[in-house]
Formats: sequence, structure tokens, C-alpha cells
Amino acid sequence: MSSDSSATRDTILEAGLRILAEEGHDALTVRRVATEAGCSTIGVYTWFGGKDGLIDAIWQAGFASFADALLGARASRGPLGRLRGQARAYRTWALAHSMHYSVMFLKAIPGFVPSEQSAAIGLRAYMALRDLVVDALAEGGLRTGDPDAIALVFWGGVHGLVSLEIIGGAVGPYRAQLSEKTYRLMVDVLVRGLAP
Amino acid sequence: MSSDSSATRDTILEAGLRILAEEGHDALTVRRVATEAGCSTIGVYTWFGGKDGLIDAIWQAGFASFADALLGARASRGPLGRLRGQARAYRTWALAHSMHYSVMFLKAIPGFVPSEQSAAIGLRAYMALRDLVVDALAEGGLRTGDPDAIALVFWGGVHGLVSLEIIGGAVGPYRAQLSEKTYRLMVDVLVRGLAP
DNA sequence: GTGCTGTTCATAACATTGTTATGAACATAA
DNA sequence: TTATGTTCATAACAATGTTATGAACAGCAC
Repeated sequence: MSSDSSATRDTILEAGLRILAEEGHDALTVRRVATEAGCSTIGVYTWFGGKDGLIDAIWQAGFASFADALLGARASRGPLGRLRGQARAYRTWALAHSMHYSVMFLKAIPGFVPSEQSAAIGLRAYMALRDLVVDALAEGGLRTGDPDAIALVFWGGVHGLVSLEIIGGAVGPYRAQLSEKTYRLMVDVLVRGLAP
Repeated sequence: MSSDSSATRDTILEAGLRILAEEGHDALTVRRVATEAGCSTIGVYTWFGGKDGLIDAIWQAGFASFADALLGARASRGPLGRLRGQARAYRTWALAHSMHYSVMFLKAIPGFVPSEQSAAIGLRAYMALRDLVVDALAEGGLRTGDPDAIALVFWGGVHGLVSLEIIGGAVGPYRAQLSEKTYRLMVDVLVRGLAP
């Protein structure tokens, strides 16, 4: 019976993840994945319902890894220190998995819209940030306000700079300034601007 | 001779712009554009060299309109007021031309990379922001620092929140908070965080 | 064992995409 | 008139996501 897990399904998903990471979204075709996984294109339809289903599974795998990276960056002391640590982990993960990040946060795959289930899984990464914001609010490290609005401002700031960096050529000649140093300035500005 | 301007070329470009705005990037196929423009697909190849060339022209037209919108939002008094006005114009333009914005900043067209000439034209929009930053620095409205780094932090912040808003479903259930109010908070945080 | 049912999968075909080969129509200049 | 170059349509090509058809196989009832 067609269940949620099988060796074939795992093989196909791993092939998709590998191709995306190594060759980018352009190479991520049903035929290419099937060849890499050692089956025919039908496998993608049997186990994922089509290309969109496969992308959806890749999307979920990306958010799982992403959320792990964010939750694993909580070594620093104090809520603001942990916020900074998480911001650092955010950029590190995004640049190390730029193709995956493009699928998750840019419109890299035409026509793909994550399923509701996937969107719910993506929430875990957001919650990693939101919890820190709530902590910081409780300790008076941030000015009072709606935690969601504050978390989104934080997210938007780091996401915006990282995505400009990943888009690369699209933002033209001032690309050289898109460095870790400017990113640190962004995090400083956000923390400072949100201070009580 | 194949020059840079002709009635046919204009018709094709306008058809492309209309289809993009009204039906989105998915509908932007060579055949669809040709039909809309009243010619055969060859027209796109004669006048733009192919789909990429047409997208490139659309990209340039988008940045021209975008830069005009930013440069036209300088009514306020004082550099910081003008910065806030430009930030407001940024979101207004992006939401009113979300499909265009997706092509320009969200990799909505797979495989498309803007030409060097296009990237240079995109610079005008960046300069609209950078000039205001330089003015603000001169009047002491911002803390001293590299103007490009400061401009990119500003750009990244507004772009990040706007792009989360346009991506929509991808960021899941906390979408309701992606409002004008949160955007105002972002601009406040940026100005406050960059204050001397 | 035999037959039935459902799952998994390959082959081959389909429609849609960007692209190009071929050649016709036309203007312009020698 | 002839030649050349530009513009454009028809038709085909390769690559893509998808599906129709049917084969192979497992599990189960009798």
C-alpha cells in the first residue's frame, strides 16, 4: 500500500535534495530525479503525486534542517545574546543552503505553493525566533510591543539582507558590500532599534 | 534594420508587461505574448533575441518605474523624513506591482539573470536611496558609517518585510501580522537603530 | 492451487514550453 | 533589374510535466 514511507520514497527524496544542493533548481526535473534515484519518472508520481509533491517534501526537509540550525544556536547568555546568535545561524544556514533557501523563501520554483501541512511545519522555524522575542520582552531587553510584529521585523531584516545576497547579480554593482560586516550592522541596528 | 525601437517591438513589450501584471509570470510564455501582440513567436526572437531578452526589457521597465516612484517620494522635510517617505513609496510600489517585483527581486522567472546593462539601470533605484543616506549623514541624522552599508541595511529591511508579504503563503499562519503597521515598525526600528 | 484485488512501476505517448530551420515577402540600394 | 538584408510565418525540434496502458507482484479468499 502507498504509505508515507518506503525505501523508494526515501531514495527519490534524497536524489531530489542532492540535485537541488549540487546543481540548483534548474536541474531539478522529474526525469533527472528519477534517473538519479534509479527508477522511472512514475516513481515520483507514485510516491509524491507529481513534481509539486516532491518539492513540497523538499520544502519540509529544508525547514526541518533550518529550524534545527536556529534552535541549535542558543548557546549565548541572555535573550539578546541568543537573538544575535540565532541571527548569525540564520545567515550561515541560508548561505550554505542557498538553493534550498531560494525554494523556501524566493519564488525559485515556478508555480509552486507549499501545502498547508508544509506551511505549518515552517512555523517551527518562526517559533524559534518568536520564543526568543518573548523571552527578551519578559526580561525587558526589548521595547514592549506585539511579539509577532517584533519577530517579523527581525525576520524581515535578516531575511532581506540575506536574500539580496543570494539573489546576487540582481542587485548589481554594490554587491561587494553584501558581506558579513554589513549583516552584523543589520543585527546591531535591529537590536538597537528595538531596545526599550 | 533591427534597431532598438520599432512599433512591433513596443507592441510586444507592452503585451509582455500587461500579461505579467494581469496574469502573472506563469502566463508569460512566448506564444502567449506573441498572440497578445498580434504576431507570431518569431517577433520575440527578432526584437528581443528570445524570452530572456524580453524578460530583460521587462526588468528594465520595472526598475525605471520603480526608481521613478522612489525619486518622486521626496516631499517631506529633512533627510530622515524623506527616507521614511521613500520607504513608504517602496512598499506601495512593490504591492501594486507584485508580479513585477517578483521578477526583479524574487527569482520568479527560472534561469533568468539580468544583463549587465540591466543591472546598471537597476542602480538608479539604489542611488535614490543612497543619496538620501548621504544627505542624512551630512546633517547628522544617522550615525556615521559607510553609506553603502547603511543603505543596504535600509534596503534589506524594507525589502525583507515586503518580500515576506508578497511570498504570502510561504510564511504561513503569521501572515496576518504582515501589515502596514508592522512595516511602519520596521521603518521606525531602522531609523532608530541607525540614529547617532 | 486459483482467481481476485490493490500496489508498484516501466513504456510510451500527450500537451506545453523555448527555440530554430526553412523559406517567403518586402524594402532598399547598386 | 538584381542583389542584399530585414522582418516574419510555418513547421518542426528537444525538453518538460503528466498520464494512459498494461505488466509484475503481493496478499488473501475459496
